Amino acid sequence: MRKPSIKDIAAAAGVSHSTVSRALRNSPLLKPETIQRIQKIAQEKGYTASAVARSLVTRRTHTIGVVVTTIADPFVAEVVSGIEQTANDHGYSVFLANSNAEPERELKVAQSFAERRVDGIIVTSSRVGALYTPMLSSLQIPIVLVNNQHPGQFVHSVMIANFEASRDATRHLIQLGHTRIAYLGDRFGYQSDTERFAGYREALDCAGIPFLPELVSHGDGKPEGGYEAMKKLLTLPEPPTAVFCYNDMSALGALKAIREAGLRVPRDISLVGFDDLFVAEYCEPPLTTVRQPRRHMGRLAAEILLKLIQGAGAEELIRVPGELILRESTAPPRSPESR
Amino acid sequence: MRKPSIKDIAAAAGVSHSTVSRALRNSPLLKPETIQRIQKIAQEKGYTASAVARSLVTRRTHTIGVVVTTIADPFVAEVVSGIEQTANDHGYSVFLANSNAEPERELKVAQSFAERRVDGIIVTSSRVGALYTPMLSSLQIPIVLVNNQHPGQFVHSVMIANFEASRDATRHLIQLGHTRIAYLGDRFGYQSDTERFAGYREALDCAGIPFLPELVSHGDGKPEGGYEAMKKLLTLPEPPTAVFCYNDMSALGALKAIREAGLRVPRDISLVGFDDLFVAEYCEPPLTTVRQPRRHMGRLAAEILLKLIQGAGAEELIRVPGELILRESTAPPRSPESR
DNA sequence: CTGAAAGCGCTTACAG
DNA sequence: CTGAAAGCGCTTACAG
Repeated sequence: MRKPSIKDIAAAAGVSHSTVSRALRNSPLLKPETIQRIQKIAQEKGYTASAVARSLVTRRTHTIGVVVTTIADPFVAEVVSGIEQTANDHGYSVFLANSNAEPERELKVAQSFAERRVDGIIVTSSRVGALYTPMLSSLQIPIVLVNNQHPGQFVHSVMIANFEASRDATRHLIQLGHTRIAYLGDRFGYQSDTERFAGYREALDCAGIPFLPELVSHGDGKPEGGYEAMKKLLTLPEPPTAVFCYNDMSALGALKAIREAGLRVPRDISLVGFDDLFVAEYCEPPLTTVRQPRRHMGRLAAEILLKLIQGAGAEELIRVPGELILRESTAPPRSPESR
Repeated sequence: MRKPSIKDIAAAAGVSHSTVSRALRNSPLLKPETIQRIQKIAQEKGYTASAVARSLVTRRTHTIGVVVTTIADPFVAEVVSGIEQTANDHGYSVFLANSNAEPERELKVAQSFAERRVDGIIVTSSRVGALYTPMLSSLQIPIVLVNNQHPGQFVHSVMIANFEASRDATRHLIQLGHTRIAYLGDRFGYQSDTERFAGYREALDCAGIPFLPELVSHGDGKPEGGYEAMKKLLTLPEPPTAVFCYNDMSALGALKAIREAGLRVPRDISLVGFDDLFVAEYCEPPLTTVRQPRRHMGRLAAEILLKLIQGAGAEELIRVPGELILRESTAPPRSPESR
């Protein structure tokens, strides 16, 4: 049996389909009894209004598109969970699409969102490729970015306060007594790397600790790159006593390199990460790191987007503070004589 | 400026909108020149066909709904990534919805998928609540389950081969020389726990090792529960020399309990997990575990669903083999005299 | 090869 | 308070 349409309900109720439409939306134009009666019939027939037909006339799909590099990234998944939450709370459904950072896929995604007439788009943790940017903006619908890596022409975004968080994380190491503090960064020149590096420098400056270029090493944001970058730092005549890592993934690789060198964290080297991934709590030792309130950031992004969709103004850039989570990978440096 | 419709293109090209529709779909009825000409104009005007209008007439949305407990679960996220991949490859978009295991939210999700006229639904790693089940099936559209925890009336599902994988994992411990092997399970009575336990028993039976009920302890599938369950096993007069855990999360908790008891893995106790979460590779020691090909399972589920949508038949139950990943949490038991 | 017409399932001015 | 009509943007038999 076909799904009942508004006409079937109208026939069953002996009214016009306009009246059924009004009854289902609780129009104040109808008298309560009529509404009751029609709704009851609709329910009995298992009627569910078609959002597609409604969208066609209202020109609103109550749908948002979320593009991510890959939902398999736990960071991204939590942001999306926040987005979906508030979207759903407001009656919006979310289309999820993975770009896999492949240009042709990004194209397909933008195309499909355009065809589906999504009311707005959120892009999470993307580099937002050169090609991609104009394509998305040509869609002429509101777009909000979360932790975007290139300051493009997009207006609205939610970002972690990289500078402040990194400064605080580095300051934590300084307060423990470290002075030879390395920065293990990301080599791709992302905005977040630049900002985190700036926060690191700021903390050194404030403490009057000279910045030493040899204490900067670059990974790829993944364990493998962190591993290599750390190995390089370990070959220094005088290796650092503490390392502030661009992210937890890099820190994981650094941890491995330190372990393989026969050294221990935090006894020989203190380590701080960034992100507070699940694994940070369960590696050995548990990692001191900066927590990004991912779900919250997703919620904020969705709230901004919904405002924009409603035609209201919204904050252009929200900086969300990170939180330094102290665990067991940081400790005072060993005094020179105890080495 | 409003988005151009098929009529705007028709006017610009001096043809009827029917012809435009045909041109855009490369109908063999039109002569190639016409198609070319119209497509060029459409492109210039930045025309994008409306999927919502099309869906209304074709009665197909080329959309699938994916319900998950929470996308923040890395396991789920990878399955979804596989689903999205193949859906997208076939021109389908995916609606993502989190149920958070809350009945009222499950209801809303089912309702919204019904309104949006999704062509099919995939439910991942859900308990599929009592209420939920009839609701979903009343939708009268194809549904595929991935690792569902209750054998319901749903016909199509993709599941990991729990029995075989657990048997092999336990056999690995036996081959290392263990005989006092514990099973650290999940107390909620999920199908996967039952099956994994059965695999464990099978391995013991095959090896002629008597099953000892005191070597079974139940957690909650999370680190906290694994921690408590392991502590109980450690109070035994003669604790196990190896533990097969229901999943990696439980193993993480067990690891902590063992460490706190002043014992070491694998020297004092060998540990095997299940799932091969990312963290399994980076905890200390790296965890021997059963890998579930999550992305692959997502892809399979999507393929089955697409077949069903096309009206074709499909396998009712696919069992996907797990893969034992040997890392550093398992070793032969210490000989009694060396204790 | 192309157009006019009908229709998908709704919403919403416009009448009455 | 309710209905008839128009229309959202497409697809697709039916004619010609």
